Parts: sequence; C-alpha cells; structure tokens
Amino acid sequence: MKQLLSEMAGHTQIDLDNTINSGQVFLWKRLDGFWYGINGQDVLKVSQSDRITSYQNSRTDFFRKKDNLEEIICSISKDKTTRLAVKKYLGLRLLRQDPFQCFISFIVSSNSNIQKIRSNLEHLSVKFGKKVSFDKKEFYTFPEPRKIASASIGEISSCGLGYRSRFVLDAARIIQSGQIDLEDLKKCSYSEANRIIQSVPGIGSKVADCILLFSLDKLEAFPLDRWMIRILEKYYPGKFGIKTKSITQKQYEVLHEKIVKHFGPYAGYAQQFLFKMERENYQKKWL
DNA sequence: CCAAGGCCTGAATG
DNA sequence: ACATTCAGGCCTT
Repeated sequence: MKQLLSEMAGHTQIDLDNTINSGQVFLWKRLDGFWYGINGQDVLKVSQSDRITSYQNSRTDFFRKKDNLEEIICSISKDKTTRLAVKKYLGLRLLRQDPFQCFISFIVSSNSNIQKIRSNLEHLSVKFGKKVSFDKKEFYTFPEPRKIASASIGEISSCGLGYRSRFVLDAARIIQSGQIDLEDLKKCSYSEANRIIQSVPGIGSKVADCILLFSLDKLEAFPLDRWMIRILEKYYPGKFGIKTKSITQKQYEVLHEKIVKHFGPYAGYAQQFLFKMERENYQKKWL
C-alpha cells in the first residue's frame, strides 16, 4: 500500500483515455489530439498535457480533482483484487457530470449497449440540443429539460430509443415541472436521493446508482449490472451470497449493503476500478 | 417477496 | 442472405 501511494505521488496524472472510455460518458470524441465532450449546455476540451477548457468557461470540477485520491484509494483497497485493479488503472477517475444529461443518459442505457446508447444520445442532441461552434468545430449541446418535455413521443422515438421514449419524456417532464430537483438531491443522503430518483418510471436500482454516482456526488453508490455481478462472483466467490445472475430489487438492496460494508464510503470508486479491469480483460472495444 | 415474460433496436451470431 | 439471439434493466402480472 505504501508503495502504491508513493507511486501515486509521482503519477497523479489522470488517465484520460481510460477515464473517458469507462462507461461513464457517451458523448466524447477525440479530435486533433484533444478530447471534446458534451456536458449539459457546455462543451469541454481536454488533453493529457493541457488544462481543461470549456465553451462556457464553466468551473465545474468535472474530473473531481478535489477528491482526496490517496485517502480514497487507501479506503477502498480492502482486498487483493481491488488493489490490483487500482494499481493497474491508477489514473482512472470518477467524473462529475451534468445531472440532467446523466439522468437521461442512464434511462436510455437500460437494456442496451454502449454503441446504441451513444447513437441514441447523439440523435437526441442533434434534434433537441443547440448547435454551437467551439474551436471551429461544431457540437450539439445536450437538450435542456424543457426541450424534451415538450417533444412528442414520436419525435423522441425517432432517435431510436424504442420503449424508453415514454420514460425519457416523462422523466424530462418531472424535471421540467420541478417535481424533482436534481441539484437538491446532492444535499440528500444516499438512501434518500436513491428513493426519490427511483420513483421515476424507467429508473430502477442500477440506473439510479449510476446517476447518483456519476452526477450527484454519492460515492457509496455501486451500480450492480450484469458485469459487476459476474465480477463479484468471479473474484469474491461466496462472499456476497449471490445466487442468480439477475437479481431482484430486494436482493440488490441487501447486496449493496454488504458491498458498502466491505468497501466503505467510497465504494463507487472501487466499482469503477473493478469494472474497468474486467472489461479490459475481455478486450472489448468501446470507442 | 419472487419468478417469468415482454419490450425497441441494432449488432453479432448461426 | 435470413433468422435468432443478445445487450451495462425495468415494469407488470
């Protein structure tokens, strides 16, 4: 562990490629040696050597640079597997995304795959976002809640969302009407925010955890999808008492409690490292 | 509380 | 080619 931390001190650099390419964000492209990404109404630009810049000159800490990584890594490194994953992907980070974009993105993600999610979100942005020019390149910002909220089902489903179109429309209306204020959820506890966000049709346990972890600062969120279940079965056989591949809501809750008990309050970081390691093992192409 | 089945769509598989 | 299966779930019965 000591060795790991001293290694970190020299390598506090963020590993951009692996971070952007870790299933958290979908609207990022590499152009002329830079990464450009849509974050709500903003476009971010970053390269491995330069500071992050933004179309809107916003100050969002997108890469969570203020997180105390040393403390977090110490905290989550409870076992061999996690230590290996952390060591292998030291520069991997959680991102702090625009909440509404994240909210819609993960509703769209359910029962889908990366490529389709990206295609769906790009279509939504072209159709309902604003065209902006940044660095002499064109981008479409992510649609504002009111734009989606006032669309028809047909317009939304023309973006290829299928049966998720209804969920996306209703979800946007819930935000637009103020029935749920995503910023407010940042101030709630994990379980309270989780309960509220799961009241939205189309958001179950897994999608909720993604939104909470990637945009609402709930670092104990630990999205349990098919991959994570497989990972837990493989590296922690018997430890968490997983019985079936698809788990019920109740089983999800029980499992999540055990996870937090094991990994601690920054469990979400552990999830990210483990997930990345296993996906890489399977040599999946993501971008 | 659990199990089973259906769901849009596109890429992968046979 | 063409049919079938499957994918980073969720909802209803």
